[in-house]
Amino acid sequence: MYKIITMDGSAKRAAFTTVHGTVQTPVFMNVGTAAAIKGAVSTEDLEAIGTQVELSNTYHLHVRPGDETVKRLGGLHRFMSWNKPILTDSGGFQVFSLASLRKIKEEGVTFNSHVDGRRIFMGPEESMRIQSNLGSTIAMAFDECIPNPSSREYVEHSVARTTRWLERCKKELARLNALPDTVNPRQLLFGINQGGTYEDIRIAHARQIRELDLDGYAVGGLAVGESHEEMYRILEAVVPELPKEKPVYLMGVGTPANILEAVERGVDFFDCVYPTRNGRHGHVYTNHGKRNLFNAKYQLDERPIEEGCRCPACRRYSRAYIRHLLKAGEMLGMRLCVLHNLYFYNTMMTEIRQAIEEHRYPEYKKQKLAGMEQAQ
RNA sequence: GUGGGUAUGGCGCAGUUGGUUAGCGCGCCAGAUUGUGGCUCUGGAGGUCCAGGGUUCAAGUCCCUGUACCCACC
Repeated sequence: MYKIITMDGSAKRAAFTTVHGTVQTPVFMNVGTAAAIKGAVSTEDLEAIGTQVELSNTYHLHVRPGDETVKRLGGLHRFMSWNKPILTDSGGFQVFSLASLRKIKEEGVTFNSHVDGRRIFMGPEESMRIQSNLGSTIAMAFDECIPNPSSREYVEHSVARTTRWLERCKKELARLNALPDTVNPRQLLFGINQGGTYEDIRIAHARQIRELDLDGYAVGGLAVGESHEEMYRILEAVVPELPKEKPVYLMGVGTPANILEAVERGVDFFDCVYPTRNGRHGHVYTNHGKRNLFNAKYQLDERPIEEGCRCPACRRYSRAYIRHLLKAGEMLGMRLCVLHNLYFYNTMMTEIRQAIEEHRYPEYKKQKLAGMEQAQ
């Protein structure tokens, strides 16, 4: 159940209640593709840094260890010892990211596994079956994520197919949820809006899929080649077309600035690999901009990544030490950077929620952005 | 002590029968990365080619002397 607590302009402060607990939005979901946050981050760590939703991937878990295995072990929550909400991405993004390894047809997509090369077929029904076996809180519809720019002709063709796939997803998940041995009989389904950078296609698609009365709606196919301005333009066109009484999820986005802008345009859910991937590469987010801890200037810097930060890394370790760990290839270096980044994102979302509640979101956003643009 | 070998950026090396601004890998210094293959990619800095002398229009490359290190033998 989704309940808007208050609004500040188009920015929404809401609560989304699921069988695995209530999510306070806007929220940033922490990406753990293979049921693990990369960088040796445990579920205990996630609890310590205020994670509300963990995100895993259908395709990756199907390939390894296999969704049937996860089901036999009681589902993803039990498997990874995480009792809060989990969202599973459908495998649709892999249609895009593993483009060189796949073939698309009406029935679905054939991949060559990135692990051992074997052929894997995934269509709407397969994706739903896998996600049902995983028992995630929220299942994502199986879609085709197309790169920007793509021709109008291809986008129209692809979006029409994504809509047909969505109808099949809804039907299949309803069937699976009703089965007696289903891991999570109340699994939710979010549909995904596509349409590339064509506003009219986006809007028409949004109007079509809202008729399906899903549990939430995502905007997909953004941050895949287009400029930030185009992304914001599309959000301004599409978000008003989605049901007000349902959460909106902007998939795969993004930088702190992207999130601040998207919240202002009515988005509730986010996810992005940036805090984890950048953390593994020694890039850390702060209120004064992004730092690259590999830089030589931190060699003798005894300050924490960010002064005043309460994350597990900043409470105890210096930039100089973390830089050394990174240079030495020690896993702890990555881990500390990832923990800091996820804490930074989660904390920013807390600030965002508070600012909306207090009806000072525009000022907060302006101040936050100005701080992050400061020269180092 | 005798014989043989090696000496080129921080490290490991390539440099054709002498021929433009001496290359490569790693490292170093920076930058990219948006529903994740701990990857990958893109730039940049850095060398009086062991020292001294000689041959030549031209020497990292050929000759002489010295030095350092390596191997074998005494």
